[in-house]
Amino acid sequence: MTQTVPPTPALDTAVSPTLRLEPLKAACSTCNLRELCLPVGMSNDQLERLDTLIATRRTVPRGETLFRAGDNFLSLFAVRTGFFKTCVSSEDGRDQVTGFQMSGELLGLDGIGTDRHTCDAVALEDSTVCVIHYQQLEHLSHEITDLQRVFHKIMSREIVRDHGVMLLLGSMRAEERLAAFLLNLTQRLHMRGYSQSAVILRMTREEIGSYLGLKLETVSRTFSKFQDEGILEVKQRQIRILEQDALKRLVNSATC
Amino acid sequence: MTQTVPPTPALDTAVSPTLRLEPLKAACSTCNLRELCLPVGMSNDQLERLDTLIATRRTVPRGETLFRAGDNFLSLFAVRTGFFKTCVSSEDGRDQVTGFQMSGELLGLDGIGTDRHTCDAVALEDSTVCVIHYQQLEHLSHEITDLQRVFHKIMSREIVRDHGVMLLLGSMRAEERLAAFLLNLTQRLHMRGYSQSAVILRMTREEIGSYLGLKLETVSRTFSKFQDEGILEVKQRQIRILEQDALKRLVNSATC
DNA sequence: CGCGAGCTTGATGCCGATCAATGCATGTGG
DNA sequence: CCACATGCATTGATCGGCATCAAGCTCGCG
Repeated sequence: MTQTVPPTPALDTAVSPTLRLEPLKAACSTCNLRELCLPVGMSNDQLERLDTLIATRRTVPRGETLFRAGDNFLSLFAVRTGFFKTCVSSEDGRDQVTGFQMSGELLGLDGIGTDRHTCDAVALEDSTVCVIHYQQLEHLSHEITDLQRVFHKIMSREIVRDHGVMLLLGSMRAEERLAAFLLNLTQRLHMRGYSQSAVILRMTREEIGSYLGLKLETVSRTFSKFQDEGILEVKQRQIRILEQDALKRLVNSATC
Repeated sequence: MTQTVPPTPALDTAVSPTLRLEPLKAACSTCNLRELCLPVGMSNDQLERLDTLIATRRTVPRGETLFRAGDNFLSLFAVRTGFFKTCVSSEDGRDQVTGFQMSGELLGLDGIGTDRHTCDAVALEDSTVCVIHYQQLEHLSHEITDLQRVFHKIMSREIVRDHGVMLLLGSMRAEERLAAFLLNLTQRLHMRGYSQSAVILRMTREEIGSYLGLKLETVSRTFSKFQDEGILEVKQRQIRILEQDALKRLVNSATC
């Protein structure tokens, strides 16, 4: 049915009894994403200094772009609520979804290299992000060793993730790609307290297809096939995973 | 015919014929790759401090691995001479070449996130690398702002590069992929002083195919097709580009 | 209620995979 | 020096998975 609400603070240790109604002021120290986001593993002291970094929040209505390829790069963005896609496009207009981002994940790392964004970030539902002024982040990570360490890890993991997508695009067949996609998505949602078996997709078949290097019809057919085989229950964008093991087998087994 | 020697001849390092016990002293400050590698844009002062970072050099004979997925991560490696491939593999044995690295390029960024390497790095010809102890790099980039900045840029560019590969794997056809590959390769070689039109491939058809998400036969056929069309001259691994514009047109034009 | 965006499903065709044979360069041992 | 093995590349024939083209279908929304 509808996506179950996350068991809110899976991680509220002590310090959070303050009032819930923060205006536009963002604060890592009271954020319940702090175990998923930039602040992982920081002390309270460090968290308070991190708070100075997160100047503002910004809301991005569904369908709007947070930034576009070519935009000046000034800030990173941490997804607070909502859901994004990032996509690159070639000169001739082909485009490729390079990722889907959910709460606690960082957007904009692509811009650091050239001081310009190289992809578009589009909200797939009404979303809010924390704005992280990049120069301040660099400055602060100069002072806080742990921040530097975490930030490097985040970038490195993004590279590793990209390699995984390359493997998927380069060597998997349609069913394997979709299975891998669903497992990845639900695993990440699960970390955020959502059900491991019920998902509401935030993206269209076409966007999934673009990410997986398939056409939307192939995505649709593969969903139907999984449903026929009793692996999934598919109702438009509502997906229920009935046989997680079957998906895992698909991903891990060679060309059967 | 044969690949022309770069104008600034490979460094004067007479490769020691002695055993590999004692480390060769490496030094960024006298390295002629310093405009391509980690030291870009550093002052002489900073370069000297960088020298303290590069503890050792290491030679990697053709076919040997520099590191493997699962290895403990301790160091990054800067390619000094030679040529590498990196590849990831899935549990069922499929593997995917994720990149080819030449002089001045960094290897090992994937290991930062989890303190373990996630891919194999294999020398495709006899190579030498500078060993960059990662903790020391983190420490030093704490002190040298410029080093931190450059390092972040390098990681970011790697992410952007990966996105480009995703676009290629997700939406291009065989000819476009090979054309993009050749243009990228020659462009990088050109930056290093080699000819823009004559390349000697360091990798097999199979490795190219793995990188591009194609089978080796398809790579071979596509080379032959380009040759028939007068775009390339192909003699095994010796490639001469006769019509660079034709390649560019292939990459930039939609499904003609 | 009807429109339209997004999804499903079918029919057909093509690109690249697969299977298989041959060619070519390099190396090794007799 | 040749005979042979080996690894890599080329080329042909055939096959299959996914793209493409083309209808319908569903559901949310003005």
